[in-house]
Parts: sequence; C-alpha cells; structure tokens
Amino acid sequence: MEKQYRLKKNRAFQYVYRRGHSVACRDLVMLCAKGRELKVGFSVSKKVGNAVTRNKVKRRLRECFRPYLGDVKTGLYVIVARPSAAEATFQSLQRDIRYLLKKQAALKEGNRAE
RNA sequence: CGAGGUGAACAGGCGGUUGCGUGGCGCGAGCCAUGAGGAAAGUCCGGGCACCACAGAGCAAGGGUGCCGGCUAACGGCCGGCGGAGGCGACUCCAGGGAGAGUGCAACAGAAAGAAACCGCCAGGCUUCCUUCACGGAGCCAGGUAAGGAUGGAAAGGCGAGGUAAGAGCUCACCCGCGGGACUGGUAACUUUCCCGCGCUGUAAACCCCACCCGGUGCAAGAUGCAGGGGGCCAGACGGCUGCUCGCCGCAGUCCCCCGGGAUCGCUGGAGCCAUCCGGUGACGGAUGGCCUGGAUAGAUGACCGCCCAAUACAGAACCCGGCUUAUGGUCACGCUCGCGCG
RNA sequence: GGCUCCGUUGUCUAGAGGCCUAGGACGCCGCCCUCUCAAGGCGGAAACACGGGUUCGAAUCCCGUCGGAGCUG
Repeated sequence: MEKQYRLKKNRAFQYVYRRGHSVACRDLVMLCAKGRELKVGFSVSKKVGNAVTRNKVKRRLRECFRPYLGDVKTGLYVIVARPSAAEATFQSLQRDIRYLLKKQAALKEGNRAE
C-alpha cells in the first residue's frame, strides 16, 4: 500500500471521526467520510497489545485492504482495531474487511457482482 | 543417576510467488543491493551533540556517591583484592565512612532503655516480741550494694578464683570486644605479634557530620528558509476615497522581527565491528590486516508455501554511544560442588 | 519521544516507624422495629498493588517490577 493512499495527519483522523459513517464487526470498526481522493488510515490503540502485536495487526490490515484499492470509491477511510483483533487470524481479518466494505457500500458498481 | 554452582555463544537457516522503506541505475515499465534487538523495553545512571545562563573561581541551596587498588571518555559500571553475612560445599550476597561532634527515637513489657535502688541482699541506729542477756524474728529510719529477679531485639563484657558486712573489673588469670602505639607482610584497604588504655546499647535506607561529584534544558534540542503575520522606511510607476491638490488606505519595493502550518537539514562512519599477535591474574590496552552494517516521519519486514529441523519464548530502532535493571527460549562447556548406587 | 505524580475493603478516603488485629462515610449481609417498605437501632464480612532490603519492629524508609493518571506536542 503506497504512501499516496495513506491517511496521515491527526486532524484528518479527527475529521473522519466527526463526520464519518461507521460500520463495525467483532474485531474491527470502519469509518468512512466523503472525499475527492482515496485515503486509508489505520488506528490500533495500546489496548490491543504491545508494539509487536500492534505492528502485526497494522501490517495484516494493510495487506487485507490492498487488493481493494482499485475497486473502492474515493473517500477517507479509517479502520480501527479492537483489542480482540490481536487474536484474529489473517483469514478472518480478510473476511471482516470484505464484509465491512460491502456493508459500507463502498465498492464500485462494476465489482459488485464479484 | 539426581540436585545444584559458574561461565559462554545463539536467538532459526535455505528456496519460491506477491507486497513495503531506503540507496543506486534507467526517459520509462522496471532491475539490483539492503533493511530491527539481546534486551531495541524500563528510563535507573554516565557521556557525546545542540541551545540557554555564567563567560574567573568560590560559597550557599538541592541532589547523588561512600572499604582499598586498578580499568574506562565517564559512571552509581567493570576487574582484582580486603572485611562481614549466608550456604555441608562449589559459590553467592553486602548503600561496607562516622554513633570518642551534637540532636532525636527505642511502642508494649520491665525496677530500670546509658539513666537507674522496685523487689532482694547487707552491716548500723531506734522500737517491739520471745521471762532477762546473747542469738534470733518483725517494723521504722537513714545508708551500702548492680551478685540474683516476670520482661525485652538489646540489661552494662564472659567464666573462675581472691576479696567483702553484703557485693562489685574492686583485684588477678584466661577469653571477648573497642581505641591507640610499635612491629611483620602488603601500593593500600587490611593483617601477624606485642604493649598500653578502656568496657562505651542499637539506629545515620532518622536528622546530621566528613570526603568527593553535579549549571539548566533536551533532537518535539537546534539550524536554514517557503507560505503567512507584525513593524519601520523613502520616494515613485498603479488603484480606491473624489474631478484636482493635500491626506489616508491597499498593492508593489526594501530592511528588521516572529514563525505555532509545511519543507529541508540535524540523521548516521562510530569511545564502530571482525580476525591474528603482544602486554596484563583480570577489567582492559597496544600493533597489524580486513569490513561498511537501518535511517523511517501515522512511522518501513507482511501474506501464502516447500525442505532441514527441537526450532519455539521475550519482544519492534525513532539523535547516537557505554552500563545497570527487568522479561524470556532451548543449547553447550567446566581438571566445579553435594548426595545416592556400582566397581 | 520526554517529564511529573499516584497506588489502602465494592467506592471515596484517614494514616507520616510501635497506640494498627489499619479508622471513618457510602454501599453489602444478618437481626430488631413495622401489617409491609423506607427511615432508625444493633451486629458482621471486606483492604495496605507485587517482590526484595534496612530496622527489634514497615502501610509508612530504601531499591526494583507491575498498574493507573496528568503535562508537553
């Protein structure tokens, strides 16, 4: 996932937290706000675990989101990991991302049928 | 065989597909190289570096350290000794100066907590009892005495003999402890032996005294500017208030300052790592040769597999080094210890 | 990243070497009162974050872990 797609500044996160629409499942929360560009940010708090497990969760989430970069509508996305995400496997995180994107109706029309 | 002790290295490796950071090459698609730890952690110490203050050092406050010698850039670290404590032992641990400067504290218990006479013991005087004296008993008075006594963590060195009215280091022998001096060994801490004096409670991780060390803030330090903001200046091309002059405002010019938003630098080659040899008991030092080994900025190592395999645990750089402490997996070495069994 | 502070019953707290077997308030449990509940009265359970050290003796002093707040940005 390249730099241009990343959500960076804290104020941008705050904007998404205020204005975004949220959907959730057991391990993750996804917030989405409208925007001209596609930006994705990940938030993994200290409640999830120590630095090693936080990094691992973040890397897995980035890898899960990567295949959808071309298929997702533009906007600002923030994905928050809940503490239970530390125990989740890569496959279950993949299922959660797919489920949340569908629930958010964020996929472009052409890929809906897939 | 079991239970320990000490020390050391390692922290999976190789190969695919795909993805990320940095560097190089290329117009470009892309290709090549490289990419977390022994603790990166806690932030407990010591430095480098940067800015501020003082630009001389001293004093005060506050904080820290505390046997001796050495190592080191420095340290509260390390090495080697000394002393003490623990353990059958290998060995381990110790904030290990000063209580012969002063102040404080020592609950409860106990007569009494460095100050002592409650009980007891003892000779004396007076009264009294036993028919009287003596001996003896009881009471009172004013004394002597720390040998004995509930206690306590701790009770005024210990034991024996002499001595005494009763006693007491009051005296003596031996032992113990403390201080001083001389001597042996040692650079020193300390120690061997002897002499003299003393018998003093514990506590300084209570205040304190003594010796030594420490200016403060920390890379989000700091530097350069871009956007922006503020102020001054002159006279002028321009616009507006107005048709003209003066005046004012804006814009432009130039100088200075601020700079929180953004950018670049700081940013990684260093008290560096490896090998051999030499000096040293050792920490470590020296010489020679070789090597280049993260630099991100919402923060780079992931996903799916195959083989070897016991291959897992603790755990992720954020300016950089030297330590300490804590977390943690299995492995190895020992001409280290103890116990059991067999020969 | 850096700095500062704090951990005592379920909650808020008192404590400053021995008086602590740790006190108080709210809450909880039981009994009394009442036709019942509330209020009231009586009684009870319940804590020094953890591990070492100093001391005769530690919630208190020292060291190290663990946890939680706050400041800076």
